[in-house]
Amino acid sequence: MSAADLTPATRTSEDVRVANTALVLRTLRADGPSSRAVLAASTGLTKGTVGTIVGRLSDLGAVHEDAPGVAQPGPATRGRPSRPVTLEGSPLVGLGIEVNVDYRAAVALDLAGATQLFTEERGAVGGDRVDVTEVDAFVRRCRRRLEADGHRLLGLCLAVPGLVERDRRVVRSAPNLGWHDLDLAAAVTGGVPAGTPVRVDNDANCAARAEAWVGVASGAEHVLYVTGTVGVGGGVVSDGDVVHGLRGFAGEIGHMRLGDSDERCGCGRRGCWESQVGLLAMLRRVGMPHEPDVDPLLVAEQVARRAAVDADVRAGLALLADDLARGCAVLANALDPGTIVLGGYFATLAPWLLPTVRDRLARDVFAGGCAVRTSTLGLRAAATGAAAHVLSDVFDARVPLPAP
Amino acid sequence: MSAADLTPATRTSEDVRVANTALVLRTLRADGPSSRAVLAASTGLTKGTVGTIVGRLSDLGAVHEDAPGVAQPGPATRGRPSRPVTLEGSPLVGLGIEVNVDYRAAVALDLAGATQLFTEERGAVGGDRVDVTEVDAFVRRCRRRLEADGHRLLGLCLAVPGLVERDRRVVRSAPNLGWHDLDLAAAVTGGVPAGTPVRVDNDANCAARAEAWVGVASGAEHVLYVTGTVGVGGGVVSDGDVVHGLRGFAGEIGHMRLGDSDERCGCGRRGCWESQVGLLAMLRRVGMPHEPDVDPLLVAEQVARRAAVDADVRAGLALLADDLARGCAVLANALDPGTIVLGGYFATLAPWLLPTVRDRLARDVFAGGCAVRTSTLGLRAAATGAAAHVLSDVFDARVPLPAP
DNA sequence: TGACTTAGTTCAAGGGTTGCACCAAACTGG
DNA sequence: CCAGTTTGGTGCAACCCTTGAACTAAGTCA
Repeated sequence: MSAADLTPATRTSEDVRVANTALVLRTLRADGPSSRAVLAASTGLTKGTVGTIVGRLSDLGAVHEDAPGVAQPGPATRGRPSRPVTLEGSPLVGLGIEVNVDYRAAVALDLAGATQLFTEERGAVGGDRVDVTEVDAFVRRCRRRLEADGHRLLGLCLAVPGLVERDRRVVRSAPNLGWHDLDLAAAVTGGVPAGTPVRVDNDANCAARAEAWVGVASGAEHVLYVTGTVGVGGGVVSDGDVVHGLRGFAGEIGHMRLGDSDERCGCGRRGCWESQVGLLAMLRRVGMPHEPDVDPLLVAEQVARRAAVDADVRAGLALLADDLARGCAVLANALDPGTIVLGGYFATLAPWLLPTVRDRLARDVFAGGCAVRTSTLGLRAAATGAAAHVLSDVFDARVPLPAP
Repeated sequence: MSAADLTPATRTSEDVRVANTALVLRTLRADGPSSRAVLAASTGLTKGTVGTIVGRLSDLGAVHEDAPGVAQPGPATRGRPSRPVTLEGSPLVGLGIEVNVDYRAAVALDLAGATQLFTEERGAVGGDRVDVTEVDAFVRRCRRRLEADGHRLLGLCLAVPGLVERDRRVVRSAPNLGWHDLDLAAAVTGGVPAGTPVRVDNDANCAARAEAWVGVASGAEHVLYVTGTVGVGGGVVSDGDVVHGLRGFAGEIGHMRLGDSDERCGCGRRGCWESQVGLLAMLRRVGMPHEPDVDPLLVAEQVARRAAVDADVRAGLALLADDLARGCAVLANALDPGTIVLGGYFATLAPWLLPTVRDRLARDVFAGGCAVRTSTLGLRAAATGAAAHVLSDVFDARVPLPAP
């Protein structure tokens, strides 16, 4: 029923193969190396089916079998020894690319979750608006590097700071990039092998997915991601999928009006959460000046250094933490995420924020609290999440593996 | 990946049939009566497949064909005339049952969305804790009535005021009913034909689904439902599915701490939204006494009558509306639902609440506002949503149609 | 009446899984 | 050392579902 379906609505027997192959892949990821017999038992498929599926995966290089004759450690087992199959994803990778005003990053994740590529480029391309052909060229460079290393593309996902249509292809509005109603997916499709799925998603949503996939909340099905930069953004992962909302605005938590403050926000409204916990509000609280054009994370590191020696700075951060916790608690009550991941400058200042946030969440969350973690993905969060988007499409059988 | 999967993980060719049959059903529901040829074109299936699927649906009584020879109105068409197929769901119904302390209700919805049964019983059964065998007996009575009328059960869903495990079968905690760790699904399975799917869900979540299925937000994929009784509850529908959260607490919006109020709440915390917009807070604002044991909706009707003639009451409701809107705006920013449905006593007092709520949402929601509707389902909302749960399982191919 | 057009059915072919028979490769016990 | 046992893995006929093309059905138009 989702408008973002990648596969056509009709089902054929090939979809059965795709779904069962994905099931085997999920099982291998969750349980680690397993023999065909164990796979058959834990998936519910017959031995014969597992045999053919593993055979195809092996042809693709997605799995490999341990050499025969290798004695297993542990107690002696009866019967013919098993030959475990291991998820060896490196030949197949999902490529995630973050596009920002003066920053582009690419991450390739293989099926086993390992990073096979990380590259970044700084500097603006194009004037008022980011040049799409430069993005296309970046995609082509990444593809060439991957193919030179023997990798094969499962799919491509682009993370952009803006609003994406429900078809996950068209950027409706990305003011920072100067893009409006731009079919970004079509613009870069030429740079990848024909048939490769190409998707576009919001950068904060991608970062949320990254945390739930390979980050500090790895494996969690329900995650709330809250990131602080100049603005405050977020992403909601529910049942393993990102919540987009009707128009793709879900996660615009920076403009929730929470307290009784009347502080003016950059968006023109008053009392937005962002005007209390955004970068500018933080600097005001700790009594430090705002220098535009300096990376928010560098600014936060300066503040962290000051906090280590200045009690007034720490007091300012404690007040900030209280407002941060207030918003997190509200969202935790509405969504019961189980885990909240703090990213952006919140992660940099975590030592001075976490205690207060945890205390207040334990007190104010109806479900009985909520784990709070700090992101370690840093700048590569969005690109990593975009790559994870590709992988989740494969593991959840929304996209088939390529033919051998 | 969801823990609530109803179907086994392995896929077979039968799943293909189930999925394509569901696709045909969805198309018939969305587009109305259509010929096989039109169905083939709009679903993407071949004519042959549509023929066999429609044949099976016809055997089940789920669809019927118009009598041949009935001339179609409109311009003369060339070629063999089509024989449109109509969704005639009445033989197949989903049964939803709400269980509350001194109230039980049942609703049966057929595939076409028509209500084929509504019945309610008042009065407590059991002492401190609601007697499960009485619930089972109620299920059996409903089943007998349905079968006597020639209906067949597609599935059963029970809505309870409490927390439900992720398996959608076990009630973890329903304090009002006196239930803890009760396998409610198992307790009533004996009352329905063998093989009938049985599920349990939270009542507010069910009500939210009812609004998105047959209520004022019918057809919406993204809905936020907010209901006011003594407490304040809610439900989030995203991409057509209810968001449950990690522990099933999603939607416990009554205990969000929004403003800077320190009002004590019944839950022991301070500043909860419920303590500002719950029934007791409303009565306080309009200067009317709280009489326990009177149905909140009756109380609200009294208030409505007073509001019509008393400006002070209207002023109190205006203040309430402001706080109601504040919470709705926060949630709309986080989830971008597109539509908010107000239920419970909020619906009763809608004439005095809606203008303020709409104004404030238009101002405070980043996505550019949010439609606000008032529920018309009243007491039968939860049971209707439970029945809709069964139907959505069929239309989304999570549950197969029975064999003829 | 006959050509044309559109609706619907029939049927061989192909892809996928199942379940069972069968082969393979170890250990156990005498 | 060799048969017996146990467990891992493959091969194959049967079954289910969709596809696509050929074919039948039932109207309109000239």
